[in-house]
Amino acid sequence: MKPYLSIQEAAASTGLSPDTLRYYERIGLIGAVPRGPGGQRRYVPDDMAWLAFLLRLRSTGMPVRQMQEFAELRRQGEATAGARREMLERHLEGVRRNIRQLEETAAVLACKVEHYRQLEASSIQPKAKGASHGKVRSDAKRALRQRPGKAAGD
Amino acid sequence: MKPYLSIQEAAASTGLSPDTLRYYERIGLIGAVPRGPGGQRRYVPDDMAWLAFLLRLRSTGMPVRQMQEFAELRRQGEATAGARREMLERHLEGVRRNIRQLEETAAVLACKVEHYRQLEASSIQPKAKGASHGKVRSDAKRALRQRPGKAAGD
DNA sequence: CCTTGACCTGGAGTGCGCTCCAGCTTTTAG
DNA sequence: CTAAAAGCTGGAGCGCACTCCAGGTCAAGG
Repeated sequence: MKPYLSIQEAAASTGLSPDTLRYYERIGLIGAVPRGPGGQRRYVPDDMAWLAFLLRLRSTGMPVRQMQEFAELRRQGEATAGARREMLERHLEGVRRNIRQLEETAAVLACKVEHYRQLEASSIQPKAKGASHGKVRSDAKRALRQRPGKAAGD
Repeated sequence: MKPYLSIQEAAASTGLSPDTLRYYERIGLIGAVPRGPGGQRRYVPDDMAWLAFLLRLRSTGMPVRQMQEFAELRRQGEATAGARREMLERHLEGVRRNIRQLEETAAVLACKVEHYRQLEASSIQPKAKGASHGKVRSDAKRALRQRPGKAAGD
């Protein structure tokens, strides 16, 4: 039916606020959204697709500055397709590094959680006989603390 | 030899700036670093371990506010170990969601890169005979553009 | 002893990415 | 026709996570 969306509809469909949509336009992330006779924005499917793409860049951590560059290249037409691809590839590389780093760190944190679990198990049942030997390590560590009242690495 | 680090050494070893170390102390992320006779901070291994942990929280996107809560719990001693573990688990869950989302989005972006590649291939060699048929799609899409000078989704 | 450089504190300033506001025009429901 | 809702513009304000600065103290080398 209606071949365009009002700013509020566009906001609802992207999850951005109308203010943010106007802001993105002001700073050149989206160039010149077509207007109705009274001057209101009319977001056409092209605009929505571009916004969706921008949101993907944003959600993978691209700073606004770079999105502006990308948008500027896009505005310059097909001739810049190569530059845009390269930019995207560099970004993607960074995203993948980021993912790997997150995975590594998450693994370490998971380990910490495990450590907490053991600590809790041994403090909830402090009089376990045979098993306590294996868990003394964390208590030994605790005994090494330098300043009273401060637990080591937990 | 020296059982502690000066603020600059601590900065070098964590990658933070001395200012940021002091800032973290002010806002309670690290509590009361021991001082030398003249009042200078002396970062002991415990502090360094805690800082390393904080940096892991930070690099996985935990806001300072939450790190403060965590630090506060830690200050309250072993009794809060359970709460800390839960907090960590919730955080970890978020991190994992985040990773999955990044992977998905990265895949879409990779797809876009591929699309660019094809676009470039067909525009660098526009007179390819047999192969051109398969690539007309992107040109057809291009022909649909509404506002002159604006490429569809590229 | 004196200089130089590291450190201290409290507070102001910065960059990013929005978000809100005032004051006005346009659209829409009744 | 009117009143309320939605939109517009330019500009100010905000929360976050630092970062910088002024003005003073401390420490180590010559």
